[in-house]
Amino acid sequence: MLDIKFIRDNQDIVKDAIRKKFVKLDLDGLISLDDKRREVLSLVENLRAEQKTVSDGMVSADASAREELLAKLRPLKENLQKKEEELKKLTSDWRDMMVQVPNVPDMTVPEGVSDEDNQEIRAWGEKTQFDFEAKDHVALCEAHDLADFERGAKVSGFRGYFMKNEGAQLFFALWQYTLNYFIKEGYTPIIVPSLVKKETLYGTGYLPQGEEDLYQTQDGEFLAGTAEVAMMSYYAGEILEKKDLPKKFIAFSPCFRREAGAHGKDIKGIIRVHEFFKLEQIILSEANHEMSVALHEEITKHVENIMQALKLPYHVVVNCTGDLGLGQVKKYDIEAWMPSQQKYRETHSSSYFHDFQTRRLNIRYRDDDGSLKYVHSLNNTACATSRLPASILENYQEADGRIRIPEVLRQYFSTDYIG
RNA sequence: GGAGAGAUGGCUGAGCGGUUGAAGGCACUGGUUUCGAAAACCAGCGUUGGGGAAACCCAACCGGGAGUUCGAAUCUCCCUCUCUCCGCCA
Repeated sequence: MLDIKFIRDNQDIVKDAIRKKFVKLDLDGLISLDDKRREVLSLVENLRAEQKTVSDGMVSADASAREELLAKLRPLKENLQKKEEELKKLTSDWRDMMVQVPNVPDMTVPEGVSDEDNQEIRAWGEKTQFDFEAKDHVALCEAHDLADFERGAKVSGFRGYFMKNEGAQLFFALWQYTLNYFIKEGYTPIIVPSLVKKETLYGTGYLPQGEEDLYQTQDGEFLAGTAEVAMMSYYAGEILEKKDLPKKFIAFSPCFRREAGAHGKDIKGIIRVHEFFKLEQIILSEANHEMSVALHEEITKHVENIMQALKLPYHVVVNCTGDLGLGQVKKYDIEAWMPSQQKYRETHSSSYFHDFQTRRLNIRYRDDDGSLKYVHSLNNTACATSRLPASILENYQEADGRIRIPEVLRQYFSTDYIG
């Protein structure tokens, strides 16, 4: 959520953001609603002040004076109640609109409509080429009994899967390797809930817009699609110490996604599934744009370090305005090379939000001048199993059908090859 | 699942219908003292919204929501969460 003062003072900038992010929102309507809200608010406050003053006189008044005061108060109260009702409605409508106002994209973000317009900013590694007929990760999983998709569908339904044997080991190896990397970098490891209350999803900006992609329980909780949701809500309503910032977490959780808008896409394998596991980087920092930018580059670099250690060809794209989430200021996607598709596929997503999330979640810190400020937030994937293992399987296959295990992961296996 | 107790400022903890935004303590900030620090003493110290050039003024906030009342931290109802005991259980 943006500050209404900022919105009022920078209507052109916000309108531009609405246009660039393809958000449907009538900003002029919001401004005039805010005008009305302020007007009624001030009316209510004046009425309350009057009531308070008269009411204070009751303490020292005798019986007849009391009657007189009461006669004065009755119509006042009636009027106040009417205005309060009006204010309540206005405030509720105002809030509904406020949560739809998008954050403003950074100047360096290219304008565009969809992921087609994202721009590559750097690429690393040679795109893997084979002098034999290469298999996709689905065929490789089947060939070596690394996953069971048929029984996955039988037990769990469409997009269900079981990971088995070295397939299962590969997941654990990646988690362990990634976790160790981030612990060395000073991140706090943490396992967070996926079953969350809806306030957490409003706070992180996944509601109200993203409801159709979320699973909901019969008790009203939701299953989060990322550890970011629970992790960001961890400090909701709290005031942090500036000396403790930035706070860096490496958070693990199962992730659930309905993939409601993705029918027919990636229908086989583990590229697009309803349930997977993810280690996520989450950072809370002081409210400083330069620091957010520096940390954004840092969380992106961490992923690149890991991709390079795994020797996986990848590139980094800067997402265009149309491919940004409501709260995101700037986002990089890190995409791994998928030989079977002869293209890069998103494996990580690195973004920063300024105080968009923390304003909703009310996470603040006391600055040196004594004032309270909303912290800045950032997050990036650290390791998403299943997409990362799929990429490893494809890139590491050999002519004889075996799959080599990346050097840095061999410490977690008893062999160097699958098959 | 059953029974009970509770939720107050950055923390702790009083208040249980009327100048209470809220005693006391801790923490914090400034000062006195000191070569410096600690201790002691003095003073200050909530957040949010609105108005104002400013001094300052007004309103809201004692887990959340509704109600009673001229007036609610204080009374009533609902919800959430925490704790204790019993039951069940990975």
